[in-house]
Amino acid sequence: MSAAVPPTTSASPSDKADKRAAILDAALTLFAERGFHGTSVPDIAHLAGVGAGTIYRYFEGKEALVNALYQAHKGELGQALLAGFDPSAPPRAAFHHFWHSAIAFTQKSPRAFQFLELHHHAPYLDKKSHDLEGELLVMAHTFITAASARQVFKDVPAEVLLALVWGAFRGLVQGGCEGRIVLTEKIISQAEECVWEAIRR
Amino acid sequence: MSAAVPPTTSASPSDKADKRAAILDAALTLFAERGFHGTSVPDIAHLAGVGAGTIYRYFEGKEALVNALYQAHKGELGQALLAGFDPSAPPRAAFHHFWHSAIAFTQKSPRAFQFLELHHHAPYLDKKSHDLEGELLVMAHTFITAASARQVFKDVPAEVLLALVWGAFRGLVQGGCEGRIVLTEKIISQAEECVWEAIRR
DNA sequence: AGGAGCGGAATGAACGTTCATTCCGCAGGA
DNA sequence: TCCTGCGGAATGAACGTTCATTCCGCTCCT
Repeated sequence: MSAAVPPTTSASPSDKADKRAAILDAALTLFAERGFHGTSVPDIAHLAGVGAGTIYRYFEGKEALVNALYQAHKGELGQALLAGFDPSAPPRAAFHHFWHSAIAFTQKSPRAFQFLELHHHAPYLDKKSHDLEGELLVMAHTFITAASARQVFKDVPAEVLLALVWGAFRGLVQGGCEGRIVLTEKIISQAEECVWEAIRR
Repeated sequence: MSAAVPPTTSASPSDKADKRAAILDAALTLFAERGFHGTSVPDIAHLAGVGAGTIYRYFEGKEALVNALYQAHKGELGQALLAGFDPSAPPRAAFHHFWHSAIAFTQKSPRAFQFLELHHHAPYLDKKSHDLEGELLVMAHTFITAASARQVFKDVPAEVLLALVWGAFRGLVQGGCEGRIVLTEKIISQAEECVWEAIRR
């Protein structure tokens, strides 16, 4: 259980926020492990250490919960990738920054990454969730196209380069999550170099 | 709907096999689209054009059905990758053969590919299903290690190269399935070259 | 006429969700 | 300071629905 009854007699200032956070955290864990349809609301409540009905005080329903999770963590991922990104930097440096930002995100919240990858394009995600995904794609596409114009990358459509890079990244991280690969600094750098060579002219 | 009542008055020679195949085909479509827990048995029966009870004449239950699907198509994928594969061929040629075999498989049965990728490591898959997955991994690992010994690939652990290559491949094919990428011969070859450059020394 | 194979209604378990009730921290009277 | 009464958050048993699975009457083939 997450919290084994917090009997701090005196009330807490953020009791409400704590409970909402506990629910989100439990849902993240279970959705990432078993998927949306494989997770029951009572299971989430149990792991969060709250009653089943309490979840409906914070979220309209199971779908609203999964959308709140998706939007929160997709937003975080977007911020993580964007923070400190300089499109005018040399492409190799920009790629290095992207690679390490993305790895840092997956190390800090592996469950969030697994959750996001597992729930791509799911029909229970609402328009706002799908739009967030679209935004990220457009930004990446814009960057690649701009760099391609400077003859930095191979003469291959931007969508293809994007698919290869993100796919390889996912493969690496999934390997790490499943224990097939130990993601040392060295291996992360080696993989970065591999992927860079895949796309550089 | 798959078959809107086949009232071919005269019986068919392989009626039994047809029905089993219809069930497998419907299940493949729905499991690939909505996942295991997102698909109901009556839905499968409806799409297959059979009664719900009929499914239980051919399979012990929903889990047995998903395992039969997984084993059948994972086996097909293994055969497709192995057929005509020559480990003693020049590594670049062997990679070319792998790449086109894998692409051919995903073109021939995209639903099977989506299904297999969606159901990786699922807890409802039995030991035999998981062992099949392991076999493929070991074979790939063996090949990469052998080629690495000949200094063909970058000096990077075989698991990492495998994760990057298969990840990039998945990314490309998923992009194709989702309509983001049109998989022309040219693009397939370009992507092949990209991924080869990622791993070649 | 007989029997195997099939369909779909029947079944109990489990689901998401609701709601009558309980619980708890605090304001205000003594 | 202590007790009482109040308001809203939390609860979990209960609800209607849907699920996987079972079962039985019917159909068709021999």
